[in-house]
Amino acid sequence: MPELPEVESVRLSLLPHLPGQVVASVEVRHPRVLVYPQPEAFERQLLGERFEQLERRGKLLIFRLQRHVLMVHLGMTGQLTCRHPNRADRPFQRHPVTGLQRTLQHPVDAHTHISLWLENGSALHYRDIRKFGKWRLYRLEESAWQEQLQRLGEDPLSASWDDELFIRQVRQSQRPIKAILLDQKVASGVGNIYADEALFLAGIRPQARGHRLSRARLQRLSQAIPQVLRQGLANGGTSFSDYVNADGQAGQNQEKLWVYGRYGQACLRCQGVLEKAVVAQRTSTWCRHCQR
DNA sequence: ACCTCGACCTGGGCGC
DNA sequence: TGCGCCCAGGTCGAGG
Repeated sequence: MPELPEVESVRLSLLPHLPGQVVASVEVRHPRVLVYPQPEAFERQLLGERFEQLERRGKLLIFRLQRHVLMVHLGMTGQLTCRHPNRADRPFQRHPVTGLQRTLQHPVDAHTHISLWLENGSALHYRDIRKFGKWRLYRLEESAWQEQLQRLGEDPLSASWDDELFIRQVRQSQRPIKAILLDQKVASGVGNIYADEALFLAGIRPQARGHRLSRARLQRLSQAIPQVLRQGLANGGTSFSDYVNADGQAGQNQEKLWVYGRYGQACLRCQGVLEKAVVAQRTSTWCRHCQR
């Protein structure tokens, strides 16, 4: 599901609800895979903690608490939503045409693995159908959480996103450009959707090898990356089935995509048929005419 | 250093 | 209606 624009949309929609709130109780229903440390310690450490800042780096949400740092990765189908005590719960429902899951706020169901109940009566629910998400709680003084962040490359929406650094990293690799874009050490936050979109805008085919691309073309790509991410964010993220923000709302960006998910359809620029190729073990959609 | 594959999971859509 | 197969916004580790 969630790439940078979706994670950032979640962050922004959590901001009015979370900072200042204190954790009153913690329920971890689906242990192991999801949380670190083990549920007993996880619950004990979170109890009574107060949310302060909420940050993001790439696809990682970083909750700053008084004595801990909580890092959440939404995996493919993670949904982080706020529940208000005065609002009615409605189960998730699939839209018959779009397939989108929608609900303003939901009761705990079989896929709701973690709930944080807050002292003001609201709650933070984590729902994740495929359970690829990760919650990691660290004490502030642990170095492990900073090491996690150091393993991530530059965030394309940060002020320090640097064309020159990006171009250098790409040109010293022989991998296909699509694989380089998906590498979180190069551009943290880019995933399959926005990689395909950026490559289309820059006119580069996904199979092209990094070291063979000219500086001029990579300059275009380096600028296309923040461009597609900003557009995604402006549209509240891309929702195909599961993605919703903290208020349970789906995004609109799926209606604005040039290529992703449009295999077999007409290219919006040249009317040619969009092709599908597997690059770096991921499906890529691209236009043979517009991308060389 | 890079590739490919499989693993981790569940559910929707499709063809038969 | 049902079954089997393929696919999906991600990442990690093993083995070549």
